[in-house]
Amino acid sequence: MEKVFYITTPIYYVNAEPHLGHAYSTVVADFLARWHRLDGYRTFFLTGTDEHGETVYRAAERAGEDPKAFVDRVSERFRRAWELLGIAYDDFIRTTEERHRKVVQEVLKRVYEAGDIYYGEYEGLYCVSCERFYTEKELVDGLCPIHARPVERRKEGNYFFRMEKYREWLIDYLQTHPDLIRPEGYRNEVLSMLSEPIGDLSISRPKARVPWGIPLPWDEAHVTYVWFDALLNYVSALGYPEGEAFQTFWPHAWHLIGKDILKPHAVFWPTMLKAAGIPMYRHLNVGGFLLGPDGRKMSKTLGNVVDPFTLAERYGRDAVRYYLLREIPYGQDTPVSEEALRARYEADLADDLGNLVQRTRAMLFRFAEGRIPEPVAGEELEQGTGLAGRLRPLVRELRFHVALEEAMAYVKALNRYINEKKPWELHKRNPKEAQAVLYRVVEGLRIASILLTPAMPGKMAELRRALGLKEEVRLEEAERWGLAEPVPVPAEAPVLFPKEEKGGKVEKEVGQDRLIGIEDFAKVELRVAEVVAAQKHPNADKLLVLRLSLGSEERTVVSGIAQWYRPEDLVGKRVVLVANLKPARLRGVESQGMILAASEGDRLALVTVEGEIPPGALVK
RNA sequence: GGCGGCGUAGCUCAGGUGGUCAGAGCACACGACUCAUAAUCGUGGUGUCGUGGGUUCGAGUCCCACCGCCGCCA
Repeated sequence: MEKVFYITTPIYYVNAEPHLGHAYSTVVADFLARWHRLDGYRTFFLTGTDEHGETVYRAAERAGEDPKAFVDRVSERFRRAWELLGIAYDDFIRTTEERHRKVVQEVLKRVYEAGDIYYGEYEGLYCVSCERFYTEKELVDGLCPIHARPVERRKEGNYFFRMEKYREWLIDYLQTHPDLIRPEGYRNEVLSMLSEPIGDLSISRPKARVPWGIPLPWDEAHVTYVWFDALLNYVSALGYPEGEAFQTFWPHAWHLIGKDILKPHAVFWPTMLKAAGIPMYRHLNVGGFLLGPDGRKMSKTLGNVVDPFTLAERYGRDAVRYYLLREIPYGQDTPVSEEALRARYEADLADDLGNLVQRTRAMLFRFAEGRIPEPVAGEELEQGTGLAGRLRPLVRELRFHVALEEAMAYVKALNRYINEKKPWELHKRNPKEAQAVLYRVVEGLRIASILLTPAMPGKMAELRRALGLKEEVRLEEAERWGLAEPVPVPAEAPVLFPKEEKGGKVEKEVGQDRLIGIEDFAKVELRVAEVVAAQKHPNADKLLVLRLSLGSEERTVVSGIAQWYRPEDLVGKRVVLVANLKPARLRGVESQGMILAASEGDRLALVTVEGEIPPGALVK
């Protein structure tokens, strides 16, 4: 049986710039696509942009642009974003393309002619941003529950899709296909939605109000509702109905979505497919939200937005990809932060993997004349050939973070193996055996690099190059021992995952302009902290080690105030802490922030707060 | 209000169908080593597995109630 894989991301709505949420689902899709290609699947990876609808139309108006020019511009931003993250999609579809419009109209016609679309009137409260009507009860304080903005009372002639008619069928389908929607929690949610009438779906908008959309084939005065339009991208891109790609790939479709668009994909889309006589997709995979470092939903007003493109610039695209895949259990809401990424980068990539490559190369030059030694059996490292088999099901079950953990555990085993065998000693008594050890390590690295290729395609190719290994690989080559050939190792190879020099980068030149904006000041998080304990620094005369309470947490802070304050006098004082300062090690003790003090000449005084204010309070 | 989910070491998390399941990584401490990106390797945890009951010879693992957080629906 031929192995086939079709993976889709949501097509992203072009009313906003690409952000981390978009990046995450796209990275996951790219990982899955690369994994399956590596494993010999005929693979098709689709992403794109969703460009119709009232929200886009208004956004273009606001930008003073023609809608088409507007969507061209924003869509291009997404393309470039994916380039930055090394996304290798097979097709990028835009709903404003002719190939898509034709399919939407074709499907509409079919469903209309089958009698599943009828004309009706609708009156209700409408939120422009959501592109949907709300009932009175759904409103919060009379405002849209999502956008918290006023709704409008509207009465419209619409065409409706007989969605309710397919409800029983869908329930039955979900029951006979328990793995259709994953993780399971979301399946239950859908079943609960379906336990009550879902009603029919309004699928048109009057053209007079929303000119930006695909006209209904039988009534030019209406355009297609944006969801009905957008969902069809998954088949239009494959050339539905006659396209060879459609025949090949559609039965193997895996959709990747965020939980915010569960209903359209789990209810609208299956019933649409059924009505149009198109077979069901294979899996709907639902991802969670990425939260800010504080565990709260990212938002510009909270200032806790993590930007994937800045991170990619700073740490490299592959590091960002690795971090997202390694750290986030798919389907769960997970906080992300630059700190966590940096920790992964340094511990996993630089210290474990990158350094392993480095020491292996160094030893190849010292103990093996700069060549890959002759192949030998692998001893315990030969177990690495079983990893691909272990990882396959994990990947198919969307447990990427476990799969990557397993692969990295093998990298650790390679480091351990070197330490145990000590080639630098071994080569003195038995050069042949030292080379055998090095061969095994190279083989281990070859295997690990293959397993990690879907997550870090660029870096893993670089790794193989650095060791004189073949750059192009297949997954099955990770299941065989002894494929590395005795060739010279390249004399030069850049450090795979460089770490910043100790002490950080040279400080940027202070500009001529000493004035700062409020946004500069806002970067500093000042909080009231109470000293709960204080003692002399064990290794320094001028330093004190303070234990500070912020109410909900405690911090250790090292402060150079020993000449002015005795530890016992500090306890109970409320001081001002720079709470988001990068931790630093001072004479062996980690300081998690700094406290403020004023000084003049040889005098110094701590900044304290006047009046009763609890520890943790923000100072601004 | 109805229905789902989650709550395991300081932190992040693994733990199909109940019996080495009380674990890993990070962080921290000490030690080893020098091939290596101050890297690597080893050793170190008495955690009420949210709380209280129950089923069982035996329960993070099943059942009930409760607490806390979250989601969907109303």
